[in-house]
Amino acid sequence: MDQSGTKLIGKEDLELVCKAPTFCELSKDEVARLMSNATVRRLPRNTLLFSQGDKADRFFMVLEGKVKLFTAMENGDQGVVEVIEPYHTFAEAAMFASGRFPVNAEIVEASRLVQVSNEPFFRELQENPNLTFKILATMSRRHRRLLRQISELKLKSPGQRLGSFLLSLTDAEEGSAHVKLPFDKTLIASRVGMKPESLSRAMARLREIGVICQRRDVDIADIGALRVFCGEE
Amino acid sequence: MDQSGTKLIGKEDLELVCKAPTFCELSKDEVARLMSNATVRRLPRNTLLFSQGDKADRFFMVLEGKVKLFTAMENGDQGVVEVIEPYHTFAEAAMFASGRFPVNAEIVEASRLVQVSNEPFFRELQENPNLTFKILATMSRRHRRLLRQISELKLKSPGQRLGSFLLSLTDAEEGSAHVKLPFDKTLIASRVGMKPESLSRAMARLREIGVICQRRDVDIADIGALRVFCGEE
DNA sequence: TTTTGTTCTTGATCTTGGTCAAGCTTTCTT
DNA sequence: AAGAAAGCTTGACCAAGATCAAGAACAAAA
Repeated sequence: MDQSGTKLIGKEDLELVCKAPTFCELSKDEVARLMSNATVRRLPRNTLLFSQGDKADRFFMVLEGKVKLFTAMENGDQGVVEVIEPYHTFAEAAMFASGRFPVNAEIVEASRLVQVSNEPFFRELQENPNLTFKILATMSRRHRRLLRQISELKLKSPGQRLGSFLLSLTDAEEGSAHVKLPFDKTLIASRVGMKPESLSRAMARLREIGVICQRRDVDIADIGALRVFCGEE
Repeated sequence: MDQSGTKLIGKEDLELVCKAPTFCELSKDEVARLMSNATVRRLPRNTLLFSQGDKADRFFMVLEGKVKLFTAMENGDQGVVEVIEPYHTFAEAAMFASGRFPVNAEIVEASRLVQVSNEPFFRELQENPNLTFKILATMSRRHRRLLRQISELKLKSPGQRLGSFLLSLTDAEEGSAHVKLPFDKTLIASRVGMKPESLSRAMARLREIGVICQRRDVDIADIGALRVFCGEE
């Protein structure tokens, strides 16, 4: 694996790590110990960070950029399971069972990642119930997201899933809203489980209920109407 | 919640618990402590064990029978996420994040369940890194299963998913095989993400590649052929 | 056995997502 | 600015799942 652009984590980045949901509530000392030999890597777009089956002897946290986790078929089709955004950790779970990554990871947007090795991590875990509970909580939240995704895949149409995805981008509960698509349409298509062509058509169909998409800008005229369309509430 | 048929866990059942993947490697003492106020409940088919959103202050292990975890829509449609079989624990993850169950649980086949409350569990977790690692490993394995399920839902057709499901029922790697469906077709349909009618048709289509299903017995003439059909290898 | 109810299959029709192919836009190179 | 490449949309066609409705096979109960 390419090591250029890799250096030990600095003070400023350590501060950032402390604020991540997985590590907040830990003392600065504890985080520092955990991160004693952690490195920060700058990686350009399209870099393959790891492959399914690789030895999982480390985990990551995104400082800047975006990383997609996906599985692939021989024919090149990809199923994107998750897109990790800044301040979130990923691949912690892999270290506990088989010790192999269950998915591939690729940089979607030029990123800075913190890479933490397993030894200091396990060491700290042994004697710090506080950290343990944070990790359990983080895994549990991710677990919940995956469950939600499975039930959407089984119970909703691709069109409805696209709608739900759009809804997840805004905090607004009713009325109108404007959202910006967080990544390109090909990636969104894979994320909600369809082909790019189908995404186009689904988007066109949404226009009838007041969802207008131009480029990466989406206007939702009536959130309630979209909710109904998606089978929510 | 109905408490009839509930009693403290007995010696024989404690032995069974010790053999479960989540708890093996723990000493008998540790398990006994963990299970100090655990109860065993006998529940008939169709019982709703808990609902999505209920307070998650306990978790379960199946001794006998089967439990399905599912989400439901207003119209009654169900998406079965997992079917838990004997010697497996479930709902541990829910206790760590929101403290609410993220899915519903219903008894599919008359069951005996061990129910463990959270307090002795958390207490033991605080001071027993061994147990902690077992729990992390269990959650990690489940995590992996969910990831696999998501990628199948996104990358394979319902027909291929049915094939993969059948393949998962046998250890055989090649040649022919005979498997018994573990639960009724309606449940299988929901598990692989389709309607019962579609399952019938998908099953009929599989006949062309040597998969014959009568009642709950399935004969697979050529595992390799089925694998190819499913897009595996 | 007969009855009742559930589970499973089949048929007809409709919708919609996949596929292949072409055209269009935007962005990046040079 | 020109050209190339990538991203996005459209159209035509096909395959297959959903739906509605009816019927067959099986199991449980009387």
